[in-house]
Amino acid sequence: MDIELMLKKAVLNAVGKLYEQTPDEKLIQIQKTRKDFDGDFTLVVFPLLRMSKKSPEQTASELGEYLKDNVEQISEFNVIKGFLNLSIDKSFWISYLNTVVQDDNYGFIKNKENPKTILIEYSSPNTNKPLHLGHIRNNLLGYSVAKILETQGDKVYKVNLVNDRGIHICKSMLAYQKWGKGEKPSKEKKGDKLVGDYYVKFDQEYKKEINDLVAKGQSEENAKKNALLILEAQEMLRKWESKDSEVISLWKEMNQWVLAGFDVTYKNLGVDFDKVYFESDTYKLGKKLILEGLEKGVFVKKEDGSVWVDLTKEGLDQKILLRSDGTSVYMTQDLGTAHQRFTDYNADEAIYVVGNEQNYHFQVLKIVLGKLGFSWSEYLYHLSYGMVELPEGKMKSREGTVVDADDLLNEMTLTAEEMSRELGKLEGYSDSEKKQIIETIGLGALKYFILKVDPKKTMTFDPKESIDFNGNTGPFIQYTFARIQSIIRKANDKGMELPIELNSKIKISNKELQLIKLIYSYPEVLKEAANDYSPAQIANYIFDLAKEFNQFYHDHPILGEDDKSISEFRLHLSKQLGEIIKSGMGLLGINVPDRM
RNA sequence: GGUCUCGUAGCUCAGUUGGAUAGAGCAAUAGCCUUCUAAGCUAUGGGUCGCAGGUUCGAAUCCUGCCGGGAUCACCA
Repeated sequence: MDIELMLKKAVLNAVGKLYEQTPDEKLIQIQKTRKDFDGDFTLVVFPLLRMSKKSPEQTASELGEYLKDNVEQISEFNVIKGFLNLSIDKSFWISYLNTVVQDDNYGFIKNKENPKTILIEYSSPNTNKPLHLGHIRNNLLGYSVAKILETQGDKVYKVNLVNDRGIHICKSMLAYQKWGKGEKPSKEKKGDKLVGDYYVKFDQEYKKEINDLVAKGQSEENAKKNALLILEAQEMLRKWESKDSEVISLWKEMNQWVLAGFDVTYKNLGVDFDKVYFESDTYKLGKKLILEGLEKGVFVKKEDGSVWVDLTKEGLDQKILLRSDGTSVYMTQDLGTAHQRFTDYNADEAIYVVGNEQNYHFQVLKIVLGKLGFSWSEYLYHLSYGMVELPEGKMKSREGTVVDADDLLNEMTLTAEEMSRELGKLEGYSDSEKKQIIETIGLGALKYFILKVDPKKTMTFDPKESIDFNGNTGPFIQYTFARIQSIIRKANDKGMELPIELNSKIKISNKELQLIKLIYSYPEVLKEAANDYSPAQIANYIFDLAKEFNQFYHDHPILGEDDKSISEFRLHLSKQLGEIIKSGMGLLGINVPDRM
């Protein structure tokens, strides 16, 4: 039973009885009472003054009296200005905890009647360089949002679209061909790093050549176009497109190297996909759609043969859809893949986890699909996240300020190890146990650090100041979980058993009440997080929960409590909080250790 | 320049469809380990919620203008 809904109805009733009017349901605002006031739920009476025609205080008091007399669960009330604070009987909360304890996947929606099919695309790497910090945010977000959406009972498919073709790919291939000397990926240098190095090499040599040409009197613009290297790269792309066997085999080999390298990073990050698409397979899609649109008169063809869409009515510019030589651009492909996906999966919704630098692109994509008459275009959602910046600004690969994903993951583990050693936490564990705990903590610190901030906001990351392990961090929450598990282990050792039914007559403290109320909000938090595609909301909630638990833990003995009913209650409460921490962290893709 | 977006404590961030005295963490200072893990707990200091108007019982939140940061506006992806 939903207590808030019940209260709402009761208030509706009360207003009817007292003032002989039926207010619009929207006027009845029930919210959780703020911490510093007494009560559990608060009715804001201001909107009801029009009906009562009395002062806020008087209206609140009258409603309070009525509700206390007529609603069984309401035990007390108090009035502060126009706020009516209602206290729910503590036995209600205890029995609420009882039902939660018996629910295996508390907060998750099970057996939804008409589950939606949702596609979520994330990661979308280029196969010419290794993954960096920006990709980490993307991957963590995509993975976490997929899990969060699943809690609402829908079917979610995670897909990755690998950008494995184009001029940038040819650049690293060309550099490898020229200067690679047959180098192969090794333990020291995995494939994505190797290919990335040649991409950088290309850029360096290309710049040299430009400088030479400029020195010989060419304008910079011309030099960029005329440099032999870029011409060769373009030639290579043409060969690739005409399936030249030599180019294709090099391309295949190098792509395999990179993809194998990515797999290692993905595995370490703990993300995965249900399906991987390759742009080399899909880049020709979409042309048909453009031609159909052209026939319908939705698009226009210019004299040189290029096809455009006019979006000036929508407040945007004109956008090219097909080049004058008839080849596809990025937009063409995306139109094609969107169409293919909705058809393949019969999807109800498609989410693209892509940086906010592509806001314009997705705006156009959506409009164009709408113009083509696809009703599903409105269920295409661009989950636009902010860039990760360094203290000195944006990461720039050219200036070598990119934070490499693998390096960062390694560093996190090292820091976790150092930290654990300093605190003397690792004594008595086997090497494999140690390793596992350290990795869990290091990775948890990084993931939590990134996911706790609102996805759409630009965030700052300072590589010099290592990520914290105290305060609002992953390890803090993991530690809280480990503490709880330790209590449970001790309780088991003592042979303590959890009763099936808690004694609802026991006295509980405010802190305990607060904790039950936090548990009560979990399903709501999940729903909100799913609606907003925001892991951050779960992260902040779990932090709150852990913080409150630690305060409770500090001044409430659990196993040492003499009163058996109270001890059992506290154990139950702790165990349930542990479950929620595990569940919530799981939704962020973060594991929690039983000890640390 | 057009469009979008952000601006909250020294730093990193929270702040529900407009609600009560704007909150955490880090950093600083002072305390708490013979009792369930001190990666913890307690206390203190720190704010013109970018600025100025407006809407109303009530604005960090909504509207307008301005200031400042970022993104984007390619026959690149």
